[in-house]
Amino acid sequence: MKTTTVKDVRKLNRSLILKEFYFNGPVTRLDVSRVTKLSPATVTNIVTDLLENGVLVEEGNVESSGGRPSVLLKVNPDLGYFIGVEIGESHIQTELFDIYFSKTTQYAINDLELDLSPEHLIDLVADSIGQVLRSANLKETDILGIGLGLPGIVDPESGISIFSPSWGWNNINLSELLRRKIAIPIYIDNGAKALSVAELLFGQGQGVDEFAVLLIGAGVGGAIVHNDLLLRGGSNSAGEIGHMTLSIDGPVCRCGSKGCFEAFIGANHIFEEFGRTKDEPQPRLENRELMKKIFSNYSNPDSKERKIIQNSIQYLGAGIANLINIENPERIILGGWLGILYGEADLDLIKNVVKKYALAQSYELVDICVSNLGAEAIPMGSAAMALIDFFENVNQEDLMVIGGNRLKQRN
Amino acid sequence: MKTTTVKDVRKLNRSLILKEFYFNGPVTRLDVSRVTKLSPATVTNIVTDLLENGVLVEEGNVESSGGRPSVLLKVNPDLGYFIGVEIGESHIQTELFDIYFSKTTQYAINDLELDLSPEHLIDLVADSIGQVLRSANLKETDILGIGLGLPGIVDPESGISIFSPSWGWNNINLSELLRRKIAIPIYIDNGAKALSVAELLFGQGQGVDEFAVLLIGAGVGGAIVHNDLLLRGGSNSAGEIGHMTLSIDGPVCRCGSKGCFEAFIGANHIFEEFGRTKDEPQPRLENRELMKKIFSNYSNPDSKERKIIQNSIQYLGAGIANLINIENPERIILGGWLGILYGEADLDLIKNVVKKYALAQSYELVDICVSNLGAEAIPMGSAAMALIDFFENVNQEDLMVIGGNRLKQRN
DNA sequence: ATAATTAAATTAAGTAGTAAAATAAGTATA
DNA sequence: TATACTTATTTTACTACTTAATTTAATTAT
Repeated sequence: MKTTTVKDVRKLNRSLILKEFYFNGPVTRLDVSRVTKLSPATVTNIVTDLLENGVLVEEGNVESSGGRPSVLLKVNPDLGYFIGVEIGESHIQTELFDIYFSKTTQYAINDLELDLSPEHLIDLVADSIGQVLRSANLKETDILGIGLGLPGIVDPESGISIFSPSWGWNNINLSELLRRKIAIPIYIDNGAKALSVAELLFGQGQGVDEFAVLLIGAGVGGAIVHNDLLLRGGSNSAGEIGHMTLSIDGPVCRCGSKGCFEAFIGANHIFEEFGRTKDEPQPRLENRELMKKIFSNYSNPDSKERKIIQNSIQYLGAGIANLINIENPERIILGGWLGILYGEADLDLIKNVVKKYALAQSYELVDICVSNLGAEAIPMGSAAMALIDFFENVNQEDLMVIGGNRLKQRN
Repeated sequence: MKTTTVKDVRKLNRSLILKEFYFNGPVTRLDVSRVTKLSPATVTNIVTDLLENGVLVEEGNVESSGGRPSVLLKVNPDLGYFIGVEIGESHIQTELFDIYFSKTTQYAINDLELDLSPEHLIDLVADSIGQVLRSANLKETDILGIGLGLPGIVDPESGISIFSPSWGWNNINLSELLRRKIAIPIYIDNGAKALSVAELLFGQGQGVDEFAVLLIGAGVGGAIVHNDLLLRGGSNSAGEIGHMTLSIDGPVCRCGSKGCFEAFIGANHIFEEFGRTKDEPQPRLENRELMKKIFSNYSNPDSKERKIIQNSIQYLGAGIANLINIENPERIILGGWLGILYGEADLDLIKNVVKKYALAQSYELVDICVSNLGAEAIPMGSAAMALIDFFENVNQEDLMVIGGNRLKQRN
């Protein structure tokens, strides 16, 4: 945000203070003042505002040891709920979160048909949302926002799915399609970018200035976060690391190019290599159970599986090293169901390969780790996009409609 | 910069207004108000300040066609000068710029000895600065700042050369060494990053939100600019694209790793390939004349030179494509003496190779071009680091010492 | 029980932004 | 020449930050 006026400063500081109460609450005004470096006067001023509007509530006092006891405050737990939806190549996972992001209920659709129209997809999403609302006994007005995370290139501003590799769409306004069915603010982004939001707020990205997330599953995606801000590039495709060239004369990728990162480390490659050894028909890309079975043989030193996975890790490490050389991040987070399997199988080997290919100074800084949010972090991250907007835009205007009939839509 | 207080806003707006007068001056207060979106009242307020302190001067009126005639203002051309120093693997190029960055005089040292101590290097730099001061008949107090651009990883905050590939140094505080000899504020950074500053302020990066610069010469470096800010990563090595892996089993690079970008496209590789065909001893890396001769045969369709260069362009294109996939920039600027040769030889071929390896959506957005600042843009960019600091820190405190005895040092 | 001490929260004076009204400095015209 | 019109700049009233001073609400000591 550009801050040229005092009003911009107010908005920024309100958000800063609110985040502090959210993530570290209950805390006192003076605690917040110390952490945010804002003056106690300013904290009092903004807190008064937030209290009047019901965003914060008091929660008892801190025991005094001489002196006026300080009041503990926290974000009002009854403000509302968030819904996050992961749209995968073959499944839809819908989850409901309370204000503090405890998962309250969920609904899954698996084995989506292969050629799905945008309208049909949005019907399924709307149905899923209806399902979780019913099972939690909530109304639309109880939900502060719905986030969607999907494959491909997405423009969050307009709500348009610019390009979907899974279904071959171009320029479909999914946001608009869903808005016609549901009167809740909608947030939409690429799945890897949604995942990075989950990591930033609740996972391994907390407090890390520069990090990148790898989303490895059926396909390979990524996202880069710099000072709490997602890098989007000029047209929202920054971080799309899956089709980086690792071998100029390598095998042809499903994208048409040659020697892509994804072609070496994606589910497709592993299944193909595995299939080749067993002469079975190739399994569906999202077959996580089969993949787990393959990885369970990694510990067997003479297994074919171990050799296949170790070979892929050579490329995984080289790809991570390229990302490290270009971005110089402090942390790389391995996410996605297959990314987590890789990391859990042999993180040390991954690190050693990265070390081989990365600049020494950049390798020294970076910490490579596995996501601790599990394979299901995309719905959480999607919902968290709505939480970020809540932090940034809880201002006088919006506050008046909290709990009422929010018609304001982001897209 | 974090803007939590009204004083931060003032500093930011002062810088915004000053830049507008600098790059578009002479202009009127109202022009600046329109472009910066700041209110006329604020512009008047800040301009009054800058006028009183001699940073701005009036330059006549705009002819009125009814209404009060507006006053034209510009940055005072007599505020001072800047010095930029490029420290290369085998040369030192020192240039003096007036406030508007017209090159006033220069001094070159070529064929540096191969193993140079930091102290000896700084002696040579200080001598060079003395030379340009003498030939322009200026005193140290006439210079607003000195910028140094050098190979390797540099920490601009501390002034330390963290790692120098050319001379094998680690953690040398060059800034401190030079400060002992010269009482002018010193700014220091990696050469590719300095180049990107020149492109941002005076070259092909002007007005472009997301761009990357490739510095191709004896070695290969790079820098990424995002919303007018250089991306540094966690330890100042972001953008160091030269040792990105393009072929996991490729030839060994001088860095020790295998299949590096630099090993395929750097001067070393071209000379090696060329030498192989002629059985001559390998020329020194900085032999620009020989390289120009090689490239001059590119237009000959059957020449060995054309084949060598076209082969390197395959890798150059793949490397640029990787950068594009990760960063999604709007523009890629080819710089450095060898980078300019590549671009002038066959920009169309480069673009076609990039197209082959990049995501279609990212390729569609990006514009690949050749630097128009020439092969000598690093001294300019180095000096421009001081200009940026001038924009950002011309505030009450600093203004009082302009033209006087500035002892304030950045590092 | 009252006074002193301590620490939290609030109020006050100063600075810097905006929007809107007022003023300034011209040209055009009756 | 005087009035109307235009356009640039400045002043005014209001908001939101800071630091410093004050008020508030407890504990501790006499």
